[in-house]
Amino acid sequence: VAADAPRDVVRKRNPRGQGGALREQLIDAAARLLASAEQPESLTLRQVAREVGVAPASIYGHFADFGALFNHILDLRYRELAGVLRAAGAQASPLGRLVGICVAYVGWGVHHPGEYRTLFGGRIPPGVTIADHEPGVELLEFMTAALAGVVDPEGCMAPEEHAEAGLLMWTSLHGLVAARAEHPKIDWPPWRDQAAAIVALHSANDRHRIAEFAANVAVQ
Amino acid sequence: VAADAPRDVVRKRNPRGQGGALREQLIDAAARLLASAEQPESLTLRQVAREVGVAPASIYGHFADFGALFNHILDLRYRELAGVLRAAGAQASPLGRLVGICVAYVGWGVHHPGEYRTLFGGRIPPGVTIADHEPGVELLEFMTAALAGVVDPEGCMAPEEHAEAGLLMWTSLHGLVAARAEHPKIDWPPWRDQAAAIVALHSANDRHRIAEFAANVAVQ
DNA sequence: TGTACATCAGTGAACGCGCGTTCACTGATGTAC
DNA sequence: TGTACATCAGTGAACGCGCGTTCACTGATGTAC
Repeated sequence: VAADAPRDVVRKRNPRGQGGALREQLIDAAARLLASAEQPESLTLRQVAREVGVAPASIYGHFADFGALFNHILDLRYRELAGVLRAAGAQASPLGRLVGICVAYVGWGVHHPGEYRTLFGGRIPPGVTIADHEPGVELLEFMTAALAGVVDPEGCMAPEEHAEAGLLMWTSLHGLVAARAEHPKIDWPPWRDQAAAIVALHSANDRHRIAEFAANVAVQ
Repeated sequence: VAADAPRDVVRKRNPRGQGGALREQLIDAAARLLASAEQPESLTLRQVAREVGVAPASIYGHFADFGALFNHILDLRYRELAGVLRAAGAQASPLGRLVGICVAYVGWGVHHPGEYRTLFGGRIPPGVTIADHEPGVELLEFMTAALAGVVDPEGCMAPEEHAEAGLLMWTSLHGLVAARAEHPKIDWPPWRDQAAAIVALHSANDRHRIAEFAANVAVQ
């Protein structure tokens, strides 16, 4: 009881026609909590209610259950990441495109550890099932195509070769993000350099040439 | 109450001088539960008690608290992995040594997802703190040295370069194990091939040459 | 213009669950007299 | 040889916690007559 009620700021009930406002507040609060790195464990319904300053039961007026809210914000974050990668990949040269996508991916992961862990690290609240398409399948294809554009510009290789190479590169980038988040005590080199090094290895390009491209990629 | 007592097999109390037997049973049960992939969530004290067929309180006769039991089996698994890597690295050629260590690492991770996730994926029960040295620091050094033995046999490079290269290779191997465990829906190529490909890239060796070495590495 | 009423936005208390931990206890077994 | 007693191995019930979910409710506000 005491744990649920530390709403120092007493929330004002929304005016009549605007019950939907709480829905937005719930989404915002859940997104904020997911983003905050302070909590290594996964999001809970009661945390969200506390953050907004509302009774836990109030959530059911806007979402069928906690899983629905959770899946909703997961979907938002996934779309956000997809947009970031699309923007970063909008470049003329195939190599610029590849580096843009990969560096933006790692940068997003490093700057959004909570979201990344949830989207790609399997850190899901117990009892919740992911409704969505396995997120990242199309994202993986996006990356794979960009890699193929660099290592196989003529289109000589088999699609399976492209897929394997893309998958392998993605696991390495994923490992980079995951390891940095899970082992904060390690004295990590700059993430941009590490991402560039991975891309260089997987695209058989010179590391310093890639690093130049990588330096210009914007993140978030 | 009901959840704690489904001990269909009624355990017999140990005879007088052998109270220590329960300690071993607790360790075994905890190790078994950690290994079982059925439970994606982390180990609990009550699960262990249930598995052994004993009251939850009985654990306190043998361990100060749940964290002590948990750290104990973590330490066992870490030593086990260290032994596996040491054995796999006992080879004449530097390249054989490197491939042995890396392939054994990935193989152990793939075959022990629960243990791997706990040791390297930060999947720790809430409330438990890892007493140990950050596990894997010496393991990382071991891998780093093996990589340096291949890419820098003359010892021309700076130690920091070795460390960076080793760290990067480890993140990629880690990503391989983590991604395979976290995304079981993906149609993964054989883990041995993937591990070989990573090692080939990071050691600037031919992929198929590495694959030959990798084929001979025993796992577990 | 005043009043009854329906609706809306959200509440409060409880449910049952599993968790780690505590504390007083039980009952068998070896040992001392 | 028999009996009192200490010790040992483990128990049973309870504690307080946070969780997702339910259900009957409250109180303000707009609308209809």
